[in-house]
Amino acid sequence: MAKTHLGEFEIFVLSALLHLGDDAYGVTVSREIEDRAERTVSIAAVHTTLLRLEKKGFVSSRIGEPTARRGGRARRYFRIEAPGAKALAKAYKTLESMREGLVLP
Amino acid sequence: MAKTHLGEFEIFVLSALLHLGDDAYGVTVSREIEDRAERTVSIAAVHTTLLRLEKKGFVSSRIGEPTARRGGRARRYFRIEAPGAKALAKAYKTLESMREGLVLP
DNA sequence: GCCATTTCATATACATTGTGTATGTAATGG
DNA sequence: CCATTACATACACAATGTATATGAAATGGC
Repeated sequence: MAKTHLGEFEIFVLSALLHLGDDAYGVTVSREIEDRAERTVSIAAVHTTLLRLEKKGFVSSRIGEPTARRGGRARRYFRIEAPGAKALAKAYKTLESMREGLVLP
Repeated sequence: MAKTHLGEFEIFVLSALLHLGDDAYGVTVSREIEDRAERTVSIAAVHTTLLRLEKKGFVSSRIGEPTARRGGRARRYFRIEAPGAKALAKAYKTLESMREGLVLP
């Protein structure tokens, strides 16, 4: 059980959650990644990944209160949980030790 | 064409090639990753990944001369090519910008 | 009040990566 | 020659990555 190696996109999503704090839901997570990774990201991709991370206990979610904004279905807010943060830290650490000493173009 | 987003393991493999220089073939790549990432890695996983990277033009390979060593089928040596190095650099850069400012456990 | 428009989530499907098990090939020392 | 060593390759399946399509809910203008 718990193969739980984080994939690259999972790393992105978890990182975005940390950056966003209390304001992390599908749309904002997607934008955060787009800004930082400089590429387009579909909201659905983000959601799929978030749900998978939730199944593993790496994130939790709650349905938000309706806002005064125009549209919508209720937002689902996500938060990173301790095991998720730990896995993320480990993933970055591993990447760093793989990178160590490399001279890249 | 060229979706070419590197996955995490592909990042590992390409990094190992750079670390190993002229001595990169299945077994050494596998060991290099095991040492740095501190986990077990099957040689077959490495080979599969290397062949896929070769198809994308990220690495090249050549069959080595038979050595004086005891066993074996001829080694297949791998080398990273410019597009691979470029993709790797980009992947690391992206990861860094995702990580930037995060406080991790 | 209705509906076009906006904002968001969910479902589903398929492509790509990740990774093991099983098998094959070749060399050599005894 | 054959057991052992050192490697590669084939294949299969699981996990991740990512898009298209659809549905739900709110609101403001008419």
